[in-house]
Amino acid sequence: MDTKFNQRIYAAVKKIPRGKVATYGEIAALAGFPRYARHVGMALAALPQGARVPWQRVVNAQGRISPRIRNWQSGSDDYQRILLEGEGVVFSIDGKIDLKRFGWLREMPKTQ
DNA sequence: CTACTGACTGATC
DNA sequence: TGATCAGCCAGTA
Repeated sequence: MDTKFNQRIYAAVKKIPRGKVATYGEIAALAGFPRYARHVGMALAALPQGARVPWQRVVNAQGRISPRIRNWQSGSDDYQRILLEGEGVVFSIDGKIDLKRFGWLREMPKTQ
C-alpha cells in the first residue's frame, strides 16, 4: 500500500512547476490523502537520490525547509535550498520562502 | 494492545 | 518570532 501511496505522492510532486513550491499538506491533499502530510515527508525520505522527483520543491507550511532530525547527510537541508535557488526561488533573510510569490497553489499564510 | 517516533500543521502562550 | 502543545496517521518495538 505504501507503494500506491508513494506513487500518488511522487506523481503530485512531479506536477509542481519549476520555480514553485508546495507544502506537504498540499501534496497529500492533491494525492487524495488529506492529513497525510507527515507521510508525505516519509515518502520523500524514502526517495532514492537519483529519482526524477522534484522533492526539493516540497516545504512545510511555514515556507521553510523541513529540518531533518536525523541528518545522516549533514547539509542536506542546504542542498535543498541551493536547488530551489537554482530554479529561481528566492529565500528571505530568515531563510523562508514567500509562498505568496512562489507557492504553487498560492498558499496564503493568513492575511492576504 | 500500548508507547514512541517522524521531511507536518495549526493554535496558544 | 520562537517555544510548546495537541491533533494527526502509519510503521515499529
